[in-house]
Order: sequence, then C-alpha cells, then structure tokens
Amino acid sequence: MAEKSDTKQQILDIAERLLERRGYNAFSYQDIADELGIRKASLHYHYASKADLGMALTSRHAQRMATLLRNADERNLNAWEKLDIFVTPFIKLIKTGVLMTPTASLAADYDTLPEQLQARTAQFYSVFHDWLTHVLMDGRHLGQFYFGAEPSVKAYAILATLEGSILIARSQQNAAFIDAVIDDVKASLGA
Amino acid sequence: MAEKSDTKQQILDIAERLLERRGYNAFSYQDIADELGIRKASLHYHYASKADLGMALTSRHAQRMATLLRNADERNLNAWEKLDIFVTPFIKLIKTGVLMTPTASLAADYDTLPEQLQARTAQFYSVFHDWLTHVLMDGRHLGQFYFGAEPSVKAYAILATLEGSILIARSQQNAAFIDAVIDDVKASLGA
DNA sequence: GGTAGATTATCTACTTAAAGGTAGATGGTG
DNA sequence: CACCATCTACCTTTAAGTAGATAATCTACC
Repeated sequence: MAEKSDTKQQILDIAERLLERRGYNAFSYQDIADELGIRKASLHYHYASKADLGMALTSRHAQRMATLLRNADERNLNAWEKLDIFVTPFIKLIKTGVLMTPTASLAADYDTLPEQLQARTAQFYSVFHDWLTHVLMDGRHLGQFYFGAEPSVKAYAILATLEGSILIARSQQNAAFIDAVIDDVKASLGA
Repeated sequence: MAEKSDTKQQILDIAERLLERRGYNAFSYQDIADELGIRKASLHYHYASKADLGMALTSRHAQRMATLLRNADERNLNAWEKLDIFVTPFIKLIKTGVLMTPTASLAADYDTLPEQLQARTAQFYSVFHDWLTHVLMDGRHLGQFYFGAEPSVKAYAILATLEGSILIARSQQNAAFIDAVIDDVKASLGA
C-alpha cells in the first residue's frame, strides 16, 4: 500500500525511456505492453489514460529532480559543484546520442500535449531556471563565478545550451562536442 | 513547367507551418486538406507520400537557408553582421512563442522519421555548423571577434543555444528572454 | 483452519477515430 | 480529345480506450 506495485513502476520506467527516445506522441500503450509482456488493456488498469501515465511519469521525474537539486543545496557545495550536479544528467543523456530529457521531449510536442502536461512542462523549465539563477547569483556573490550578464539571463542561456545540444546530438553520430561546449559555458562563468 | 503550381506551393507553405508548430508526426494530410479546402486524397496527387512532402518541404527550406547564407557571404559584411543574419530567423520564430524551426522539429522527432529525412536533418545541422564555424574563424582572424574556444565548439554552442531557446520559449508565455540571451552570446564573442 | 467473499491484476474481445494511402470516376481547360 | 486536378469511396493499420470474464490472492468469520 505504501509501495507502488512493481508493475506500476516498470510501466513508468519503460514509458520514460520511450518518452526520452521518441517523444510523447510517438509512443503507445502497445509499445509498453510489448516490452512488458502484458496486454495493452492491462495497462489501463494501472494508468487509465495516456495523460494519467504522462502525469505520473512527470511527477516521478519532478520528484527525482527536486531531490537532486535539494541535495545539492544542502550539502553546502560550492557553485561549480552545484552546476556540475545539474549538468551531469544532461551530458549522460546527450552522450547516448538518442535520448532527450523528458522536459525536452515534452517541449517539442508541447502544442499537442494535454493541458496538464503543458502546465507541467512549463513548471519544469521554471524550476530549473529558478534553481540555476540562484546558483549563479550565489556563486557570483561568493566570488566563485565571474560573469557580466544578469543571472536570470545566464540561467536561460545555460538551459538553452543544454536542451539544444540534445537536439543536435540526435542526428550527429558523434556527441563528443558536448564536453567542449560545457567547458565553454564554464569559461563564460570565469573558469 | 518551370513554375511549381500554386497549389503545390500552398501545400508546402501550410505543411511548413504545421511542421514548425506541431512537429513531423503530429500533423496530417487531413490538417493540410482542411486548411486548403481540398480533399485529403487530392494532396497525394501533388505529393505521393508524407515522406515525399517532407523531402520537398525540407528541400525548399534548405535552398532558402543556403541562399540566405550565400548572400551573407557575398555581400562582404563583417562577422557581426553575418552572425545577425543567421540569428534573426531564429529570433523571429522564438518570439512567436509557438513555432520551432523545421530543423528543431525534425530533430525532436528524429527517431521516428523516414530515413531520408533523418539524413536531411543531420545535413541541416552540418551546414549550419560549418557556416557558423567559418564565420567565427574569419571573424576572429580579422580581429572582429574575441573568444577563447575552438570555433567549431563555439559554433555548436551558439547553435545549441538557439535551438534550446526554441524549446524553452514554447512553454513560457514570455519569449523576451531571447534578446538578452543573444546579447550574452555576443558578449562571449567580444561585443 | 477452512470456506466465502472481496480485491487485485490480468485477460479476450471489442469500439471509435484517425492515420497514410489507393482506385477509379469526374469535370474543366488548352 | 487529352491531361490536369480534383473528387468519392474505400482499404489497412494503429491509436486510445471500454466491457466484461477470469484467475489468484488476501481478509473475515464461524
């Protein structure tokens, strides 16, 4: 009762990977059913509609990200270390050369998303942008970062660079450029 | 014979806007037919398959972009002006708050695209990246740009920032951040 | 402790809608 | 009369989703 059933979790796992690989519109209950070795109809027992599944999926992702960011805040790391913690999951996905972040997937399909998921997408970007902005502000205040722009603007720039790199990496067979791009971002913060 | 029929062009126009708005998978022949006031089957007379339509669409876009970039090269502008010419179409789309570039749309749907269109997507990024790289190299050589990174890396970074801003802008109601982000990019080139 | 009833998770079988696509008839125009 | 562009009518596949049967398990109660 306290624990979600294993199946429920497995469905989320598979759905998340499909979302990252193909986007929201391009994966189906059938895809999940095939992979799980279960009938499509059975999925509806766990998640009544695709929108429900999408919400459950993004709720879990939001929680994981929130935990990641909260931990970074609480372990009083310096600004560079916090930045690394944020950036690392992006780099990992990009290096697969095929996966997007859930947030990028949702943003790309934004127009055709159920309303709840549109709101959630906006929320992801707000949360990430706010957190990054604060890291940048604090880092500059403590003399760890040196940069000219507004922290809010710099936060948008960094987020955009990460999300954009995801798109680029999908069609290039070599995703190695991302490391150099991250170095350039860091250089712009005074590294 | 020399001119494509008006209908053929109109179909491309509508398809291009639908691609920019919804992505490749999320627009249909029916959508185009409705908007054009024609029957779905009639579209197949002009473009036998959706892949054909996609190729025609991206061919036209490729030609337009090639013309834009060639003109920029031939009018011997300085590097800043060339950069502006490249960046302006992105900014315009981003400010609509809803449209992506064809390239970003295709990249997001990459995994489910017909092979020809996958190749074309990769080609778009290569062409843009090459052109940007040369502008950056020349600009630095002529003392118009000042930056530390490899031109190729900087080119990826700029392209990623633009593409990523597109994703972010879709879910935020305010796309004004893009101007400040572009200023930050320019600052990183010594503006 | 064994049986009855409820609950959980799955199944088969179906519906409706939309997608891409095809065949072949029709009408207007050079 | 031919050919260009469109039409009606259809096909197949896949999508999300529903209804109702069925098996297994867990929960009470005598």
